Amino acid sequence: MTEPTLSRPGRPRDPERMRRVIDAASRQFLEQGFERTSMDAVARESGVSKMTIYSYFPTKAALFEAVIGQRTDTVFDLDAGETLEPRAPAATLSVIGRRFLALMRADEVMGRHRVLFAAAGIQHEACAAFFRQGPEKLIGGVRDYLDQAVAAGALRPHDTRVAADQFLSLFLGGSHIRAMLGLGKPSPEEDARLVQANVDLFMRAYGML
Amino acid sequence: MTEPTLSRPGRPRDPERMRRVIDAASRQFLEQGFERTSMDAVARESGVSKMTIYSYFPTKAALFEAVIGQRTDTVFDLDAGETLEPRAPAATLSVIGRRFLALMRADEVMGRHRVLFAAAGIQHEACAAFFRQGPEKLIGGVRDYLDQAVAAGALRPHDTRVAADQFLSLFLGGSHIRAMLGLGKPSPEEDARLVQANVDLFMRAYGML
DNA sequence: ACTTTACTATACGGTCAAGTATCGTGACGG
DNA sequence: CCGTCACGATACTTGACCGTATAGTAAAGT
Repeated sequence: MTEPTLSRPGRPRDPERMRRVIDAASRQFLEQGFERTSMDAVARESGVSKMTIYSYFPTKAALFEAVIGQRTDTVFDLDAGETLEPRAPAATLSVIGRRFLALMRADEVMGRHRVLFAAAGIQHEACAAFFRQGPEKLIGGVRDYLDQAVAAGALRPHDTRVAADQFLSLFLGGSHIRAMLGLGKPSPEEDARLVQANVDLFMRAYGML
Repeated sequence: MTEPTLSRPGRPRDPERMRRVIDAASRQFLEQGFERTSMDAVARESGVSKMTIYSYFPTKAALFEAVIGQRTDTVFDLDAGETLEPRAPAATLSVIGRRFLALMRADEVMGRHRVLFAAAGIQHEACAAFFRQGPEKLIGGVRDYLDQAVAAGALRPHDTRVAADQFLSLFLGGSHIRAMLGLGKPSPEEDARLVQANVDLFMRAYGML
């Protein structure tokens, strides 16, 4: 095994550089897509020379996969005062819904979806990794919560895997498609109403009484 | 006004050619995306020379828009025996759900979504036209049915615009994302269960009783 | 026949971008 | 201080591809 601080002769690599490259590449790829992003533009925007970039990533596709590998999953990160209380599913699902919506409205996340959809069939590995660590993980998180709520007697027993998928799906309707097409995002008020409507629907179907 | 059979001097245009061009361009654009599709490939696959293509469409983007302009909306086309009966919403929503799912599973439709998402911000007009004639029209169709069902006393009164969006959204969850990423489509049995689960959810929330 | 238009085939110009090669400089270890 | 590696700058090679130009053939009207 190579030591983490393996002292090789010569100048060591500057880890900051790779970060700058991936940052710039993220912006470019997620805004413009794979094909429309040029390595020269990444070099210019990151301030790192193209040769150095190629010393880290042998090809453009490799840089792309490194960008896709970046995760930022904040849906289940809780602020103070917000808890995933199994006994209050309506309130908790509202919190989850708001978080999920905020996630899906982020330019970076929409860009990631766009670029990966466009890469379907071409970048199979990147797509598969994204699905596992994105949608599947989120559905699993919601499912875990639903299981707790059912166990606590706050929700009717049901197939929680299906229900978790359904709950999140409700946020991917017209307003989401509209935003994905670059036709404008809904206002915060509209999104708040959407959360309310979706939680209402869900609670009517799966709530007690 | 020019007569439909305006007899101009010279050889008339062969309408079949344009159809072949759009067919070939559809396959290419919807499979590979805009950037990865070359005009030479369209010419080769359609059997129409590149010069002729450019005599119909001044630019690649124009051909792209012509392809996007093609519609095939079969959700509300009814076979014999299937009706949109306002008094039986569960059965009718199952029919609509099956149709919608069949539509969303079609390679051509998934390709269209992929390529338009990728074109967000670049091909604004094509995106806007698609949204109006695709999602918005479908939601409107479902809404019209829900209005009828509410009027017939078969569904509880509610915001039918929101509910229509919710109903269709339910089909855009994990399995749809998985398919859009090129990771494989669900089996017909899974899709049938999805329709059942979504209709159940919807009827629990909005059904009478 | 003659004109006019549609179409094919092919080659070309120009641009853009991926990846490489070269030279020079800076940083670190021994 | 010297070898080694990291990095910048820049020019270059190579190929793809959009859009056009040219020359010739096919099909229609007059």
